Amino acid sequence: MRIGELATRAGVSVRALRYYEEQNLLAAERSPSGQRHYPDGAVDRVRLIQQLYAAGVTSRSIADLLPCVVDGQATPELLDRLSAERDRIDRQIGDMVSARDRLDTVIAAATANWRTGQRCRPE
Amino acid sequence: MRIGELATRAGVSVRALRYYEEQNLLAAERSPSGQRHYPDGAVDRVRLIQQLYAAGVTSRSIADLLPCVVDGQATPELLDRLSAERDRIDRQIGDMVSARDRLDTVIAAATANWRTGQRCRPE
DNA sequence: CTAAAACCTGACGTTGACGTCAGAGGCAAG
DNA sequence: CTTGCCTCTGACGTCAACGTCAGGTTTTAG
Repeated sequence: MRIGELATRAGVSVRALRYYEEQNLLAAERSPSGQRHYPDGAVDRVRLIQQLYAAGVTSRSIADLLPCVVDGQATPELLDRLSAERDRIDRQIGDMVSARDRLDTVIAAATANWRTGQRCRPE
Repeated sequence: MRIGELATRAGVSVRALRYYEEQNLLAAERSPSGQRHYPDGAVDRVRLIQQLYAAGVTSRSIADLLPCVVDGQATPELLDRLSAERDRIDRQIGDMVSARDRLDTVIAAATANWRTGQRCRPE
């Protein structure tokens, strides 16, 4: 599969894929003319990369952690980094849940104010 | 309270506070000589701003939403924006939970491999 | 065979939330 | 009064994950 098809199937831009290669997140075979060719599994790998980005993991960390995420092998140091990243994500989830709850409270209060207080236009 | 004390008490940098003012998130009284002076409530307000930033809300959105978060009043449009922001945060929480679960799985698998497989050095 | 579409490298542009530095003024203590 | 810390306003620097453009080659469709 060439880069355009992978981009479409994985739902990212061609530029992003070249960037991933630059960051050592995604290798590619090259045809004699220099074009990139990917195996089918690349689609899942790109989705995995996206998932980690969405969780706030940096390219650097992804590059370190991807190998063992893929094949389940890790040194003790890597296990530490995995746990550290996991804990960071966990804390961030907590922060976001508090923020969401706060917004929920505000929405409830503002809706209540809206119903009990003025209606459409002040009169 | 002057800017340095607020920064310390709220746990942010002085630069951040000036930036918040620039973004219309945090107003300040000025002394005759031009120095900023804040009331005690500013500490909580800064913490609130930080909480929203941590949830991925932009300065622009915070500026729009802060008034009604503070006093519980909102127009229907603002209620829509509040809900939209809430839903965005909710989706992001979902993404992060998946990522965390994925890392948990990897950690469990790698730990198991570590115990059953090679021990310290291959022999 | 040719034109369009896809691909290549290299390099500069973007955005958000600040960091950092320069140069100048303000304020409490000794 | 002066020493030392705090504050002020600009204004440029940073970092990550790409976007975008230029200029050229390759592949594909007709």
